[in-house]
Amino acid sequence: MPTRSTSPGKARIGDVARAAGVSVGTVSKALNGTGSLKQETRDRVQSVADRLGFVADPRGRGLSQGRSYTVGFLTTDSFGRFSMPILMGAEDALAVGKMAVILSDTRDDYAREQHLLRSLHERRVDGLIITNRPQGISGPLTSSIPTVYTFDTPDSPDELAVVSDRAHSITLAVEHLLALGRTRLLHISGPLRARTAPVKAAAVRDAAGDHLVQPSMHGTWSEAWGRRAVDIAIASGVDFDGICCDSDQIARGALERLRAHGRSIPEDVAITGFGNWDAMVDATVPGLTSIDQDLTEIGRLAGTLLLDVLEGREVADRQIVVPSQIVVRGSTI
Amino acid sequence: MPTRSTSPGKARIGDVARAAGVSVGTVSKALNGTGSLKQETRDRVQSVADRLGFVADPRGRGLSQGRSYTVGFLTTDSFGRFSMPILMGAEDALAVGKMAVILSDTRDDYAREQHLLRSLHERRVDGLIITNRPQGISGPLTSSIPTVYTFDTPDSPDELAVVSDRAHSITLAVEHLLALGRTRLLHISGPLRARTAPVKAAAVRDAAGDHLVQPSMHGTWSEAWGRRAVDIAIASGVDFDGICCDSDQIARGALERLRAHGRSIPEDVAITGFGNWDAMVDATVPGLTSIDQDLTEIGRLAGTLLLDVLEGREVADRQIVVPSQIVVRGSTI
DNA sequence: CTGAAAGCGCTTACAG
DNA sequence: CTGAAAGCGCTTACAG
Repeated sequence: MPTRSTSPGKARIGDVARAAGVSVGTVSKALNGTGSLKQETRDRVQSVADRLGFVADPRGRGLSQGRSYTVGFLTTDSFGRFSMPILMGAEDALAVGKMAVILSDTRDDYAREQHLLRSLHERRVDGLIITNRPQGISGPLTSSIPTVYTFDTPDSPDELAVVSDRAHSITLAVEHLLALGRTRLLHISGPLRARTAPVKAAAVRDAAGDHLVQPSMHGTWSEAWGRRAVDIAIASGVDFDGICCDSDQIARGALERLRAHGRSIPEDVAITGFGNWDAMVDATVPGLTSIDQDLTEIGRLAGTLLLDVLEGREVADRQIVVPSQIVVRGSTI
Repeated sequence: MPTRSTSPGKARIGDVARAAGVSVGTVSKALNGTGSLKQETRDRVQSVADRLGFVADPRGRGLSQGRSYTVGFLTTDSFGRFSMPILMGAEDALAVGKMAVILSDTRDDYAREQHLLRSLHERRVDGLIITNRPQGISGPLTSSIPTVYTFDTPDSPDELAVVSDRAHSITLAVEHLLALGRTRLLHISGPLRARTAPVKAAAVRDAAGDHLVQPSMHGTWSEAWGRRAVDIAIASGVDFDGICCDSDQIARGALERLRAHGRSIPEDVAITGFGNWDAMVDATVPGLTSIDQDLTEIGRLAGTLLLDVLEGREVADRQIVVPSQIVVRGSTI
């Protein structure tokens, strides 16, 4: 006959108290490791709680402690390619603090964002993780709640943040191409108005020096732009043996167009992407070398940082930079 | 000078009561539309609550009503391509019931799934939405919580579910090709052991009849398989003028390989994908005709269905089928 | 070292 | 029509 522990969530603290022959206050202290109790009492209560499958209801717990044991996760990226891995990492980290994550997608709509923030506030979330929103979110809604920004560096250095260093990341790609002996590089970037574009362009200039044969080319984040950029470069007659792209989609478009033009990859041209998106990097022939920003780790650290702040622990760095890795595939030998 | 309403979440029900000159019980009744109160009282309390930006704390509310105002969303699809749209739809629907969604990703790991279910149970979620898990989830953990399955039809007809009709969906593609006058069709499918593969294969046979020139070809869900399937078909010397694929990735691989073989799309061969994944359908040249399963609508209906059950409303159908749409692009003229 | 009691923010029978 | 009180499941000063 199975014990009651197969039906968790049914036992109340009173049930444990009765079964252990102590008061509810004692159960609370025993399970939370607070107050002063005989070790024997703690152990006994613990074992009874385990047997009954008791876990404190976060509603009651939260009400008396002024917490909700939930955190809001706000993203603008409805497609989820960037936020999902960050979310997964954050969940992992927050679970150890018994915190649940409430996902809110703004869909890049300001009114919707305000509405969602209000909802999270009404929910009494203990903290907030915000991704893809470097301008920060002002107003009384966020200022009262511990907030960690991720992925993009927030404008203010006072904000808590876990970010990726775009400049350094793209530099990895350039240095890899140079180390391969490529000396005539092209840089195909995203929209000039994108936050990261100028940063990456400057980093490429710095790292490539004279080996960058022409200024960064700006377009959209699409494969179509990658194709067109290659057409433009070839039509202009410029000579190149390496291309560094700002996204995997751009790189894929460029790679395939180069092959259509009869250039072989990587012999004639070595090419790198950015993001290490499996649907792209594994689909091209040859596979695409790309920069992995380790989004899951970014999420994990963001969760840990938030937890530290919520538990009142000392925080060494308010802004953490997570290094990227270059993942080498056939497109660069 | 702004009113206090700019700082929501700070007012307690007692504040409203004091400001309106009534008891907290009366505030509760007024705001919830319960009990019997003079309309004038309701209005006055409401306006005071609005002014103070008061919204009932779900912790207190839930504690006294035996609810948590949260639902768990369980998925196996860590990548998020299928679950994200469903999640978005579910959130939209659940928000009207003031329910928050807690996302849990099993990463296709059974032990992890059990752990997450336990956590959700401890959280006292009011309901569960499960996606990509047709076998259902047994055990005392789910049986006690209202659960809606989505996307895949659950094995048991008693379960609440909002699903897509795969057979009918793929039939849309076949009929489209036939209507175009294509008479020699190929069907490139996913792994034979995938749940949906045999279902789709049978549906294609039924819809294409003699126009299916050879049995369905089974492989993986990748572009690589789409390319290889085309190589195999061409090498075998079979004559075809239309291809129906079970995923957009397969279709993309097939389309590009056909062009490499000198076949023009759609003149020589018309081709359809499945899923309407923007990163694929818009990236090919020409664009890829595909089947859209309307995942967001599936999520929305799942949220509504769960809300109905939780609120004790009458539910007409325990299993709802959401029809797919075919989205025509250049690959089929 | 342990327990009784107050309190967290609500809702809901029950009186009046 | 309205209010006082009990109760939801916890935690935490405070007594003893």
